[in-house]
Amino acid sequence: MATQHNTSLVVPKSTLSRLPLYYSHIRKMQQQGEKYVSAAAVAQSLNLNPVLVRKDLSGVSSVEGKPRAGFEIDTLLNDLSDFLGYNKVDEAILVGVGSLGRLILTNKEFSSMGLNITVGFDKDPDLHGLQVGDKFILPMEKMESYIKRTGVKIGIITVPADQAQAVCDQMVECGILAIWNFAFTLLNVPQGILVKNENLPSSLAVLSHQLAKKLNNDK
Amino acid sequence: MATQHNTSLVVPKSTLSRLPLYYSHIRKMQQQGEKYVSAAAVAQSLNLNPVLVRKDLSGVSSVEGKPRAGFEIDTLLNDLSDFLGYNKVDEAILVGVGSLGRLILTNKEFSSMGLNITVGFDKDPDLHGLQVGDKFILPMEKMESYIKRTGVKIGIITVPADQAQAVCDQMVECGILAIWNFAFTLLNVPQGILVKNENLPSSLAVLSHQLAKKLNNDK
DNA sequence: GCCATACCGATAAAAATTTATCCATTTGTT
DNA sequence: AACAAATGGATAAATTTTTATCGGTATGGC
Repeated sequence: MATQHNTSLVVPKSTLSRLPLYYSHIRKMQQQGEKYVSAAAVAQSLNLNPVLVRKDLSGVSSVEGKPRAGFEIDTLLNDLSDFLGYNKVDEAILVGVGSLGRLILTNKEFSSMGLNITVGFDKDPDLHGLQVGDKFILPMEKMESYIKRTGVKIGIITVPADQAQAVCDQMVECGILAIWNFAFTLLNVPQGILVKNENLPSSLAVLSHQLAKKLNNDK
Repeated sequence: MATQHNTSLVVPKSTLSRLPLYYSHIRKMQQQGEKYVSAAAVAQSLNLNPVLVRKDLSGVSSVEGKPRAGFEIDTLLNDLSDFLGYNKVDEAILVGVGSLGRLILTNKEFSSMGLNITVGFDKDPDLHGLQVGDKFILPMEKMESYIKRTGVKIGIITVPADQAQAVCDQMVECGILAIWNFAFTLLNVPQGILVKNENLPSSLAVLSHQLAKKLNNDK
């Protein structure tokens, strides 16, 4: 039997998070006129372990790389797009049109990554009916009917931490399956609901603690 | 020999990234008048494995938790603050005063986490001399002298991806030791320089791929 | 004062992730 | 045509992170 490729192999989350970087790097090479790319070359450019990149790529590529040449860029980019879902469009709603919410709502790059944020919700009546970029802002009361009518599956939470759980509950209630949480709090969700937390304090903690340790060691 | 506590044990990065969540949760309990908290209780509230929380906490607490009661909240919060560096203030500079940069520059919460962003740099002359919040915006040319004069060690990069590496090189050149990178690109840095990447496309990839898989399995 | 309980600490086991090695294959060169 | 070099694939080892288990101890009820 031929080796299986691209057939629902289990790809670890850590791999998944590296794929967008590979994609954008290889995309750049394509634009520079390159035709082939090797895992080793990607690894070197991105400062990663070659074996790691090789393994990651072999998990998503539909064809084997050719020894001595590497992967055909066009094919590989296509496979990456497929795998990352850049080719199809997921719709999403966003709740909490503060400064962060506004930033996300107006960011055009998400659409090239297969995410189309269709509408924002906020409890502030002053915002209702306004447009941010080209997205309308609706009152919270409309969320339920909106989700149920459109069948949207992804919700983005950009409200303050103390309101996040309530928003989350409401989303789940209405049928949202995946939540991208920018509030600094862990959400309680029923089994089967996906949550991805975006967590600046955590990142900062890691960085500043490592720095402190480093300064301590060096002295 | 007595068991060592809080003595430069190796705390994994994953633990480090959970500590701020523990901190904010336990802080809330303190404000509600609680005196003691158990690892098990934290675990339940945050939906984490009890053993994991117990291990994390025992790594940072200066005292042993008491059976049946748990940890004294005041002491534990203090230890967490110490460990996370919330008690001392790190200064930082930010480069790239676009919408994201502005958001970070004006966010007041960082100061309670021990990060004081003192100034922003941008290449746009229209911004020079302006204030965002209470932070001045200076031209890029001033960066070198600023870093060298103040000895600031942390740099935040919020420029577009194609300019990030150049900014990074410049920072490192001037003596920055830790970089918080919000640009969607991996940075090449010399050995010993710390980099923490904040990477929305990666997060999105993880979330949307998991969702796709889920929808696929359910049907 | 005694006992059951809840909780911690430590050690061990398991799972996930990264890194190392070996081998086969294709390509470019001579 | 033969050979050297570069590359991916597969398997195995090492590392990191999470989860499970066991024994001990302080606490509160009786």
